[in-house]
Amino acid sequence: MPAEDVHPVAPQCGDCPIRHRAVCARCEADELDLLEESKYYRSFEAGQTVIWSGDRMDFVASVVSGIATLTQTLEDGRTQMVGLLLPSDFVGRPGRETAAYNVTATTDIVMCCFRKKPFEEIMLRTPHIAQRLLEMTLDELDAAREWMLLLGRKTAREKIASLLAIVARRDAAIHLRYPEGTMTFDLPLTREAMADYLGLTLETVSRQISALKRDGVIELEGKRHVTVPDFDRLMSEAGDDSDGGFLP
Amino acid sequence: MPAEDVHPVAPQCGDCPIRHRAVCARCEADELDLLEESKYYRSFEAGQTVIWSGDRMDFVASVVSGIATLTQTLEDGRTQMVGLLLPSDFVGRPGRETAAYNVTATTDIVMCCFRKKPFEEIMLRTPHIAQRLLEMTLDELDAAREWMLLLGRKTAREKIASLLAIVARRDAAIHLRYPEGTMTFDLPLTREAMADYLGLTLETVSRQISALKRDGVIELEGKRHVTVPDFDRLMSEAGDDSDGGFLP
DNA sequence: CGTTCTCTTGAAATCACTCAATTTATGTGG
DNA sequence: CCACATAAATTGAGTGATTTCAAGAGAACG
Repeated sequence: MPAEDVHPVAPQCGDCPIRHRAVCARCEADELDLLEESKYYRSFEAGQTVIWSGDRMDFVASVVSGIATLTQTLEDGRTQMVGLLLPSDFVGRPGRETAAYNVTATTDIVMCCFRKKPFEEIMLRTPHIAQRLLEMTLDELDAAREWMLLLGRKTAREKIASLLAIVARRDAAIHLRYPEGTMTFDLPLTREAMADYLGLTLETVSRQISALKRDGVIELEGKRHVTVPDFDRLMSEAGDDSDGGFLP
Repeated sequence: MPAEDVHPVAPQCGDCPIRHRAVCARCEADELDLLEESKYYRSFEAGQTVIWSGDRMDFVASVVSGIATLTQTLEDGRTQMVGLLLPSDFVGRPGRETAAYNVTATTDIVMCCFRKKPFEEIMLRTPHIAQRLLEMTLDELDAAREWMLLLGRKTAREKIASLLAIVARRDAAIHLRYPEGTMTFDLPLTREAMADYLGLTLETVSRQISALKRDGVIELEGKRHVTVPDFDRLMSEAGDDSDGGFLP
């Protein structure tokens, strides 16, 4: 099997699983037809690099399924995750030639791509796309700023608790539940990826997860399957207000 | 003199100093006329809070002159700056009821405000505004992600050097110079504000500035006036590539 | 069954923080 | 103009959280 597959079957936009949340969410049928013409699917295997920072990038894309990360690095190799791409999230910037971040598939991933030029032209003619993209970008900016508070001011324990709370909430949202009481979910990230997300070393991540387990804040089954007996307790460990914002 | 003045003289948009960089940058004359109708100026004194996180916010605004900060805080008072508002920057989010951050004037500041409802309606009809706002938001997102790398992975010394480099570059851009060789500028922030920006304590900021001075990376005249004898040296202290991005 | 990758745990070192005292700059009222 | 108060910044000593370096356990895979 090839590591990167350029032409998996691309379904009709009408049948697309991310149709109602992606950059095309507000498009009318005729607007979808325009997009349909210049779209193509690409898939990547877990661990593969989708694009390197600085490389020429002549497409933009929506994540259809799977998870990818955006990371930045310093010369000496220190790396910081700066974004997490989930299904329906958008990659790339209209009007920019080169990629600003490394994009890496952490699971097998399928992306719905549009060549940049045609996409930019379509965007000029269909305000619905630009409107939705603005909305998504503003949401990302809010998320980035929440993350900055975490990186700059939270302790290692609070960082871990915050990440667990984010994943728990997102999982609840997917299953249309309200985040409270006992919650169970799988961590979609390795310890190393968690460390890159949180600005910690992987050893510290491991230690703090052990500590939260020892203190009864979480229970573990294997390395990845987490049970949170009391979501409010987790939230207070995260240092946030219990009324904290939602990331649906 | 009142601390907050609701009706200073608002000049015609055509004479506006931030006309070519603000959210209205791409507007045609007739589009400006629309904005002109619902705009009003407000000014705040240095140190004043413009708006509290969570408060109802029924306007959006552009900074005309002065500097303000966006900050987030944890319950116990730890605070992290998440944005720095300079002239032409935009505050507020169309389609949102309440403020997501504390906005504080760090110098005397003048803002060009629009009531939210009318602004949203104008935005629907004039794609030029939405286009420009998207562009500005994408720029802010890039800046936030650069900042995340700093917060998560840089040492205290690198953080200080990075901040000095940012201010130096911005100052150079204002004076239409290329950032290189010897540069001189004023710090627009107190040590405490720098600490909130960098995710450090003010004592650490003070110590690292002293260290950079001792090592000849910078020279100080008073507390705020900085000379950088060798910009490349400063850049390498910041841990970035010397080709680092611009924040004009 | 060995190899590899992920994760955990321990011990020592380091970086930044906390607490505390002092200096410098700025402003105010007598 | 001086004395005093206040705010901003510096510096020192000690502590503590996180990293670094190192070793080993557990799971996955050919």
